[in-house]
Amino acid sequence: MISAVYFGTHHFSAHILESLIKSGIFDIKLVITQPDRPVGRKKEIQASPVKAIAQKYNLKIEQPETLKGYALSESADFNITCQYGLIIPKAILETAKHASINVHTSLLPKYRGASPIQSALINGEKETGITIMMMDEKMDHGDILRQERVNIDSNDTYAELNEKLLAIAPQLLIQTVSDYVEGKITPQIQNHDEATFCKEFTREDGKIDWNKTGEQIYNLYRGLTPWPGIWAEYDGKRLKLLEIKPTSVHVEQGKITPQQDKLLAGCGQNTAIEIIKIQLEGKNSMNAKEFINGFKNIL
RNA sequence: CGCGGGGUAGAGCAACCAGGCAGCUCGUCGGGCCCAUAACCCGAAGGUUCUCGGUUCAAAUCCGAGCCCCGCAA
Repeated sequence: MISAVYFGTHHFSAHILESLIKSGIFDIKLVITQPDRPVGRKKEIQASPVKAIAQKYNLKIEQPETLKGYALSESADFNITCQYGLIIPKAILETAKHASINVHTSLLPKYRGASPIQSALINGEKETGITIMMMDEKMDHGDILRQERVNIDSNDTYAELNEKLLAIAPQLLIQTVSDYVEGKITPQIQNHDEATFCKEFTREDGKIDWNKTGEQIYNLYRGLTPWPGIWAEYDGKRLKLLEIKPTSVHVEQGKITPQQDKLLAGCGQNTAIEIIKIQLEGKNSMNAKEFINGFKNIL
């Protein structure tokens, strides 16, 4: 058995954790995840997905507000991290007997940071991948152990790309750790000159700039859907575009135009998108036809 | 008590502010037109206006309480 302390918070990470457990070759001695946070309109306290998995398998859990100056109650052969969301100090990285290893959802050194999947989509990348790497004190900066590529289909959204990465990541991680233990891997230094960075997105990042082309806006949609989503100002209210696709029809820029049963919106350089599902602030989501029926007077 | 929008026919909305026959775009059903149609024409059905109470000759509309949905914020 390989012992490990696991650091993680979000869904992708929870899936990785469960895969490690199910592999039967890891002894997860401790799970570190972010504190329970208030979520939703009612501010209900909610546990992270990783915590939910840890509880399911009765693992030991700790949820420090910060790891700065924090001392782990357990140490292990490996520290394994994935989408933890907080900085892990060098002092803690060094508690691992073998190594501290991170699972990152891009082909490092590209897309270091908090939103590699979203950013790859927004930038219209044709491929991305999983990187298994050594951790050091700088974010996503350590030596690379293994990488595996996946193609990005032109219509992939965050959900699909996330699934593709999830389909290969657990096995790659498990195999890499096993090979590392057996001394089969030579860590490769990243080419730091080629590093690019991406930050965490907020709802503000989803505001549509109609000067951008239909393709650019579609890419933004692909990266930011379902969260935080893309939206436009309309009639003084927030109008979420829940589902869109590119179209070759030309309509007036920045204006939402009904055409038959379809809703079109003009973008930069004489391009356009078709809006399939939409939601106005205060309203439930509706499809284009419903929106046209109800709001044609003010379109 | 964090801020804000909303609940009206199967769907999406209007009418509410300023009380007086509940309407529009669709959908459904029937008929017509057509080589044909999701197009066009004619007609019909379909409502406890979220719930409870109050004011009034009269409440979708005004007042009070409650339930539910949603946008922001966190």
